[in-house]
Amino acid sequence: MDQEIEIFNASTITTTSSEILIAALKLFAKKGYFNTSLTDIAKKANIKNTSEIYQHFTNKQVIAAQLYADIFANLNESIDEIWLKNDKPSEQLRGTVDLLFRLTEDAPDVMRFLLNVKFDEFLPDEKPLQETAAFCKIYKIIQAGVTSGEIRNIDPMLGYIYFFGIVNATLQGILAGVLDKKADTYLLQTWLAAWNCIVKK
Amino acid sequence: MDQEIEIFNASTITTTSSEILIAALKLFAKKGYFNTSLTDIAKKANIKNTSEIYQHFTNKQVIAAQLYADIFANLNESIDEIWLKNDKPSEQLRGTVDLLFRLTEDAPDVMRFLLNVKFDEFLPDEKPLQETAAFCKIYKIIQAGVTSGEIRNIDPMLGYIYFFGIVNATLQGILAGVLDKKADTYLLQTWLAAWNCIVKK
DNA sequence: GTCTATATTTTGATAGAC
DNA sequence: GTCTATCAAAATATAGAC
Repeated sequence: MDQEIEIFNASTITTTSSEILIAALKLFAKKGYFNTSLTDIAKKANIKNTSEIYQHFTNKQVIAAQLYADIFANLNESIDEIWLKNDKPSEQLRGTVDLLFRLTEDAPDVMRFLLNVKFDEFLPDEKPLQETAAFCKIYKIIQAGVTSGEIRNIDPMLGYIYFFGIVNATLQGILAGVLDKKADTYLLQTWLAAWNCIVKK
Repeated sequence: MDQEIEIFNASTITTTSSEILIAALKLFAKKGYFNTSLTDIAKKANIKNTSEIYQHFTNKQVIAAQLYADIFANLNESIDEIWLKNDKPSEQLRGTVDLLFRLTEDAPDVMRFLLNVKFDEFLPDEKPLQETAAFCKIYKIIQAGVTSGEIRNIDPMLGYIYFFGIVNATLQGILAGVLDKKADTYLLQTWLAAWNCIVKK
């Protein structure tokens, strides 16, 4: 609640708040929101009993909302940086794919939360994915690619779905262990497959 | 429990059991398993109170397990037919894509259940997707395609992920309303995009 | 075989002592 | 500010009357 925590990188300082968030993230990613009780979270955060959680968060839903906000804010910032450092849509998309593969290796629980958790089932008031700042930026990158001629003449939404359909499915395969090598192993070929789907030839 | 119901096509006879299953399917597809109470199911199935549900199913989980079994059995049969009617992997995959698009239009709740519901969160004892008969057949089709040279030399699992990454993401877009035209509108281009990902050129 | 009533359990949440 | 005790609510599940 207080300050935004650094979920992507392990933060050096750990407050009780951030320990609760990180415990919740791990449990939500592994078992899902509804299979995770406050008792589970307290235990994982090395807190004696659930009462203490209420000193930091008004209820369980707020914990999830905070995670959702933090993760999407971080994602949005990262995409901003990628956008600034690269000019062409192809480079920006490549940078985004690199980011997602890196996160899959370094912060698998964040990626599980992003890819596997159905937010709308317990955060009915949050915006859907297509209205998040992070998504809108990606969408605009694809639009720009179509305009500039780098990407073929396709409905940008369909382009987004094809491109991230491949990327996300691959990451989910890695996270689930169905693809059993390191994420990095699949990066180049998956980028090529996804980009090839939308590139103008 | 008693007899397998016809979920894909609206069945002519409707027993109380099948009405409960269909009500549960709709609710699970719309709100998720944990947001659906037996009270909700009873109401939707036009049953006065929850007690009567226990005349037909031992508990809520068993309702979900029955749906899971019925849907995958049906899917498996359909894929069998496609497999018998077509020789080449390309034709068999095309038939499968046709099937999934048809289901998305004719039985959207079945497809929502298949694509959006995370079974392992409430059916921990069910086999994971990769061990279902339906999946194994698709996997073998892709393997055969690689062997015959129709499909490029790719890990069949990765081929599966690329191909159905595109197909499933598109179907999810249609089901969520993000793609707002009829499923059929997207069929050809999505098939081409997915097939193009794995075809040998 | 359908409905009333109730038991049971879990878990989210609060109050208050120390 | 940490722990004990407890409440409240919701939902699953059962028993038994009619």
